[in-house]
Amino acid sequence: MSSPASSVPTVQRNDDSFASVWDEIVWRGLVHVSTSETEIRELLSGAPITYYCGFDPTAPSLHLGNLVQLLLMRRLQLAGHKPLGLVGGSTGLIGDPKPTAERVLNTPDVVAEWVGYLQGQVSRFLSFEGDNRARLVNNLDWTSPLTAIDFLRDIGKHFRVGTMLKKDAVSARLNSDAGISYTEFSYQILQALDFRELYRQYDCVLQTGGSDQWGNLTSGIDLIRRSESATVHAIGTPLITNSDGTKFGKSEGNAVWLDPALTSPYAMYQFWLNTDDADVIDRLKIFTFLDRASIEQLAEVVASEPFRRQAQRTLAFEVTSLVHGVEATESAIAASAALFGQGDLADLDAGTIAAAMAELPSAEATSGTTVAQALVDSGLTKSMGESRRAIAQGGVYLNNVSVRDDQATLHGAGLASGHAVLRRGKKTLAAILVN
RNA sequence: GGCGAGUUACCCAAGCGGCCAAAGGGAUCUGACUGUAAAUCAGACUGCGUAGCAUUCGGGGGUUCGAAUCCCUCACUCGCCA
Repeated sequence: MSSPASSVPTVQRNDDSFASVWDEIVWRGLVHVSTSETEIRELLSGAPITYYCGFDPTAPSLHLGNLVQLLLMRRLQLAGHKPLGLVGGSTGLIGDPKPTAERVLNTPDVVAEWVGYLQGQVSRFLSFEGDNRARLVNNLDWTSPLTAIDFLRDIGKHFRVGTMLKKDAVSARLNSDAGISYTEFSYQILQALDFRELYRQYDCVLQTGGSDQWGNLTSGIDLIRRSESATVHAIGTPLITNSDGTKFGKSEGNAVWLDPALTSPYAMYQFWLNTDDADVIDRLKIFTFLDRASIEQLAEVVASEPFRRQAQRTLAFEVTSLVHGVEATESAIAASAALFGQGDLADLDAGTIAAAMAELPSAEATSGTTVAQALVDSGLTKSMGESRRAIAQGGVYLNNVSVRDDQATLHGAGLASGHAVLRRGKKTLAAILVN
């Protein structure tokens, strides 16, 4: 397999061929909805403004969906503006209404712990140097001292229930069997309060977020207009979708996390490498700092020589480097080359194999263990029945050799490093340490 | 608080006493074709070494030779009326 496009990730900077950062983010497909385009364009072209984006601690890590927001924040920062990274210590305790079902409430301890993790992740994508250094805030700081009476009198009075009911997130739930609790119904007020607080404390005049957050973004704008008589703005990014209709950001049905302990650099690299031709250019625009000329050039290569998958390789290298660093990415590439290479696995030296194996989910076994059992132990299948079915369908490989007998064992399967490579289908792999 | 409707596998959704481990669609997985792509075609999709057995149709209890299907009860959701 050929080497990646480059061994140094693209420098983080905006493309000066655009008249303004607004034009660039529009070209990159980052704007789905917004308040007045002309006003935002003017605002972003002028003196530095303060803007914010919030992340709720609903899991111990951010995922690829959040990365869209982080990179938008970074692009605005590169244009000289001042980012506020908000982690929702209070909103995470309440729960943003999902379209399908009520959220399970996590304990305050757990939420507080996750806040810490998310702050660490958010800070890795922003710069904390210079005049427009990033600042981290936690909405628990101003929400927690608020009493129920103050909340209802000072904040609640500004909200009309009719307006609140019309928000997509709320009306979708009202029309579903799940219904909606008062708790989640109140969420939009809390988020509005955040915007107003940041407006007061930091003169924050722009909020960014996913377009599914649009209702919450406008709640804040309305509150600030009513209580502060000021006009502020919001940008809603599009929901990233795959052209084949499946959900973006899922691998094997699981979210692709930014935390390497939850999604390995190798798994993330593979995720991007497997991007559809139809989607890869859009992904480059959103998830990399490649300039317009470079991306347009890659688009031509996708059209003329799709089998080279150069756009996918570039995308995978760039994003994985951005999230995990170049070193981890180089390891992921080396492991990918070893595992998906044309050569016989037995020809690889122990060091190469051991390094590649370290990237994969693993399990231990003895040479007498059946392949079917090893599949279950390594998580490649969920049950013996599923293992047997997979073998019967011809979808199981031991060291790249198809396994046809569901009684087969790992006997003699250990490679130079003592590992055996178990594969299900074309690209789901596991390392088995054969004792 | 009253009345009515509903709760089926990852999602949507049939079934309304035995022929139901539960139709159909989507998602997912595998094979073929490829480029570790898409589309298409084929197969799989509760567990247990097949047959057979075990555990499933919101929870619990009951009727029956036999229940996802009937009855009671609890929980939750939706709607209308207070």
